[in-house]
Amino acid sequence: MLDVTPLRPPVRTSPVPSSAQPTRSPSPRYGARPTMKDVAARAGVGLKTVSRVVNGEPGVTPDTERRVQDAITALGFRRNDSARILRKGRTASIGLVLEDLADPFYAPLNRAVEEVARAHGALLINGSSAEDPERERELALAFCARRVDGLIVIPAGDDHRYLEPEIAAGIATVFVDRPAGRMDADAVLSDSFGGAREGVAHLAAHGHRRIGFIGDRPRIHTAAERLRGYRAAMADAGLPVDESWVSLGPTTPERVRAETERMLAGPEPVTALFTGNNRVTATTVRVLARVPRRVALVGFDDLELADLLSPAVTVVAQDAARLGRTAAEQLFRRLDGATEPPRRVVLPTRLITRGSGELRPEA
Amino acid sequence: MLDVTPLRPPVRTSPVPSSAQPTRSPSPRYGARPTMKDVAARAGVGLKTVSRVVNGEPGVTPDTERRVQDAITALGFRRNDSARILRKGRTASIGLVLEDLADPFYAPLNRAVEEVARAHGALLINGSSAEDPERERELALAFCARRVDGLIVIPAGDDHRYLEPEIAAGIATVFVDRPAGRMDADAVLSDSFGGAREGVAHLAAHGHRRIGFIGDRPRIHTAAERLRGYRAAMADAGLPVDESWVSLGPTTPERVRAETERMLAGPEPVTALFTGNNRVTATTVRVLARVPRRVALVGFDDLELADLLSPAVTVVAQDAARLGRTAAEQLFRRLDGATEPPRRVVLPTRLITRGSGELRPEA
DNA sequence: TCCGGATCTGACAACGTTGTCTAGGCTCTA
DNA sequence: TAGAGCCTAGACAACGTTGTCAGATCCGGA
Repeated sequence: MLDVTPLRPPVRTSPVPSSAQPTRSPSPRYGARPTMKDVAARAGVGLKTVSRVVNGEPGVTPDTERRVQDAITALGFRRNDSARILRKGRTASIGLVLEDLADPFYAPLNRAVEEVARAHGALLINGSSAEDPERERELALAFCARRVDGLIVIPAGDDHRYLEPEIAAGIATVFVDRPAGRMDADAVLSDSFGGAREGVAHLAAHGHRRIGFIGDRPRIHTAAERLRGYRAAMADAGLPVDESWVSLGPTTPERVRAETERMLAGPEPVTALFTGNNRVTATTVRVLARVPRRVALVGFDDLELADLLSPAVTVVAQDAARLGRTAAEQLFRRLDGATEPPRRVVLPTRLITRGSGELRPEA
Repeated sequence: MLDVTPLRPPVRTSPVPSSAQPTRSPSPRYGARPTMKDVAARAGVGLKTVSRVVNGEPGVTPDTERRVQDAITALGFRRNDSARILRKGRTASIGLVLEDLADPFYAPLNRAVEEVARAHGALLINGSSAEDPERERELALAFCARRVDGLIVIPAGDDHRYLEPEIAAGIATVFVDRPAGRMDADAVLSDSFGGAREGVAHLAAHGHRRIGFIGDRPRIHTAAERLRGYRAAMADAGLPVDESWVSLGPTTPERVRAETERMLAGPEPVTALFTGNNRVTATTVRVLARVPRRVALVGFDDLELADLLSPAVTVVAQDAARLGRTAAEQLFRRLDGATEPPRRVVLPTRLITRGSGELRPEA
């Protein structure tokens, strides 16, 4: 568990900046911060009056206010939000647990959540689960211990009942990208099923009959949904699915490379591939670039520069920023008091045709 | 300013999960969380004993401990870290101010900082300055008000003296990617000057004499350094610089597109371009893709899929993750008590030749 | 039987802020 | 001029935790 236990004593980076030291007469202990009490003493007013000035509350004469402001500046006072939070019970911060802060798909989602939080005056605490359920849980509960007002979670695990007490205690929670496991809660998702179905149908419409699917591990909801979309599209087109064309598993370059090569080998290779997310697509594109044969490709998730490859990569794009924004807005709606039953929002995907998906099977 | 003022009353997402309600006899107010006091009452022990159990402190008999644990589970108690933080004075959290959480360059840096923080048991609060000095300041000071133990800042502004009182008060601070303005502080940078110089020299070595430079706004330290590297390389190669080949400004696609096209027009167009960061490079690549003439290109920052374009893009790569890791490690070294004078670490860049930089000027 | 010394436990204050409540001074009106 | 009513200001408790310290209990040995 993450813990607040003091890791080490407070230390200031050494050469104390010149301007920071002087004119600190009433500051009691060196290195300690002045408090409202110190400000009050220096200004010759009561504690509460300082609080009023700091928070812009009414009922302070201009003269008094100025005396307090002067003391604040002289002492370099800055309100301690820890104390404020304890007293008020609200932290004006929300927590975001996602899979990987650095992933090009989640980073814009992160940013979108940040923007909404900012618009509501809240700070953002976030962390990467690295697709590890235990780590997701640790992070989410650490955020709860900090008493974030709300929580946005991109699930790594498939059982989120551990959050029920927290939600009951007042921490609003919204799930994004994947639904909560074994409980009912707000969720904002992309239409993985529909998107994959449309992408695969697109390949089928261009004459492909042997279409491969390479996706993430099946316990991940989006991966399962996309596979379902693949199967639906194949069925729609009246195409049989050979199970050797389907591969789910970790999205490491090694595995994806191997699977791609496997599907392209043999007497009856696939003529088209549908890749289940941005990481898989990137690796597959690399493999295909070295293959003499032209293999059609549609990928789930857009990629930067995808339009500049040759052939340019056709993708089923989801709007990561919109996912994040929608989830955050839903969260703040809850925080504002919305009490309707949990709802699931499904955002549409968009097929962007660029060339790789329009290749016809080679004769 | 960001503010903690309660935005709205606490509300739980509506249908209270079934399992969360029952067996809550001594819980005083509904919806309120149990505190150590409640646990103590239920277990029939003193407050401090609960604290000891929760924190794994010694001096509690196994029997007492079990009674407390039972009460904790029954009540669904979770320690309130806000109170703990107030009491202990340390938050076990660090703040990171960067330019844009979603930028493919900063996202890995963000993640690297997170990993180091995690290894030290600290949480990460972060925010995007959007290259706005005022917003950078707001964020940094909001983090300070939360009493983060340390701060990592990617400067947007060029005067960071506003942080001096905070640093003096004990908030360790490390700057990354760009140095602090008007003050002396730890900084971890990439070798922008050397990297740009090497990249431009590479172009010159392939016979280019008219080399353009498109970069970010000149007040941004890295942009200025890279321009300096460009001029140094040109001078090294004995090449004159026509000022129409140099363009600094916002890295919006519109401006970059216009500038690229301008430099390629006229009777004596540039035969090669050096682009100052990932955003500029991406736009320039798009423009060049539509130009019949082959123009050499070296970009600062690596791009995903850069190796798959034709020609593949030669870049001066910086290691964003290493920047973040180094900065975070330096921060925790300070938190551990290191008191040596502020130091500046400069990490090397790496020229990755892929093709676009090796094109020779067209006859 | 009594004492010294562990060992376990709890009362209490403190962290820095904000909400409540009351006191005092002022203005206005009858 | 006295009383009502408003405005400003401050004393005090409370938020939930942890550090300090002293009390209670138990043990073994004299």
